[in-house]
Amino acid sequence: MPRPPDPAVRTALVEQAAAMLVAREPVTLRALATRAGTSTMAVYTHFDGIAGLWAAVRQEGFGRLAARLADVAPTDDPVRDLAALGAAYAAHALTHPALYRAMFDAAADLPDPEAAGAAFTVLVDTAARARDAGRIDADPLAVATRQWAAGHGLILLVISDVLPRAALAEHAPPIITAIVAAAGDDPARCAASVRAGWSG
Amino acid sequence: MPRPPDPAVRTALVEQAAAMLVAREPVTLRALATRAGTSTMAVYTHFDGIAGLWAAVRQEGFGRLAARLADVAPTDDPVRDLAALGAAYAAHALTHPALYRAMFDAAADLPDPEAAGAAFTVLVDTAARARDAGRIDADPLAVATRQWAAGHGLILLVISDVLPRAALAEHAPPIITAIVAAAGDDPARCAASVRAGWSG
DNA sequence: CGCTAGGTATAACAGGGTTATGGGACACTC
DNA sequence: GAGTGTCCCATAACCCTGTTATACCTAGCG
Repeated sequence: MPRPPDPAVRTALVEQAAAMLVAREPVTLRALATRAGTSTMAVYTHFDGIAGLWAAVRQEGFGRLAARLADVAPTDDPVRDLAALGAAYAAHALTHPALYRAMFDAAADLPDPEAAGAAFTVLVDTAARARDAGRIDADPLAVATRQWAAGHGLILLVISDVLPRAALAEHAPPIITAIVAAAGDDPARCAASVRAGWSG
Repeated sequence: MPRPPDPAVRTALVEQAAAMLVAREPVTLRALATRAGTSTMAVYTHFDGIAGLWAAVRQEGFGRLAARLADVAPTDDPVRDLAALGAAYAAHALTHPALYRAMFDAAADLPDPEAAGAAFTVLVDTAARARDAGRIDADPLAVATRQWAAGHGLILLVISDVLPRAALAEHAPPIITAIVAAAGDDPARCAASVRAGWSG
């Protein structure tokens, strides 16, 4: 009997919020509602307030990230793939810095953590392939976590204008190489793989 | 001829703001003024608004960080010192997570960047000692930057409850070891030094 | 075809930062 | 040492934000 919620309104709100975030405009309830062609109340029926909207935006951000990482085609060199994933991850973050920041503002409580987990799983799986191929002998989960943490920190420092943009290309490959080599890979071979994967 | 601004009011405001941040209370202008025993206008005369107050708080945070790092007594093993600095840095961040977060919300524009630079300089100098001692042959600035970025990312993920607190002790030493070893140090010796430095 | 339940719009509310306004204390002048 | 001007600080209004109350009105069912 009731009128069903319009899914189009929900997606429009999330899209607009993400767009405003990218455009570096302040995401206020009224501005968002106006841009989405609706009223402020829609945010409450669909998301139960602006906190819920942020959660949906974070979810959207992790979904886009996972999609972007899934687009990285695996090769027969898993270490190269690891670096390629890092490059894709960094590209996503640098293209949408505000969205990336928002994603980690409260990344712990996502509506559907699986989506975020999917992005991370790609990393772990690639590290596992590296182990299966005999390139590394350390725990793939540990290697993936270290890659992620190090990349996250470097990206945030660049986004925050603490380090120049060039710092990413200068330091990311050496860091990836260091972690993978420490996990057991041959340093020279590892460096070559990372260089190839990072460049694309 | 005018009445000079009271420095005590200024410091009281910064201290109270930092305290409220640590106590995880929302830092509002009115609550802050009440706790500092003054009025909201004091924030404007001393800091030109709450944005300026945040800048002062960030400055305070970097000052405390620099002080804490300066307390780390150098030994004859620079790699060990590097790990000890990392441990002190992490301890500072985990003790005051909200303050650490605030520090990097806009770390690019500090009133006096030198204070923040001082904290970083300790890292660079220690890396330079490692090079002078023949432990590493890479650029000390690059090594320090990589340590910082990787540690920053790991700490933020822990603070954000994305990774468990135990992840810090699990991953920080291996990451430090990986970066320093990749810079030229002997892997086994490096691991031992880092272990010693991290434990204190 | 009417009834009803729930989404949407409008408007009032609470709390945040900022901006006027006035008083009062300090330092400088004579 | 009294006068005086300058700005620090307290009070109170303002605007904008998120939230909540209320009314409408649409969509589905008996």
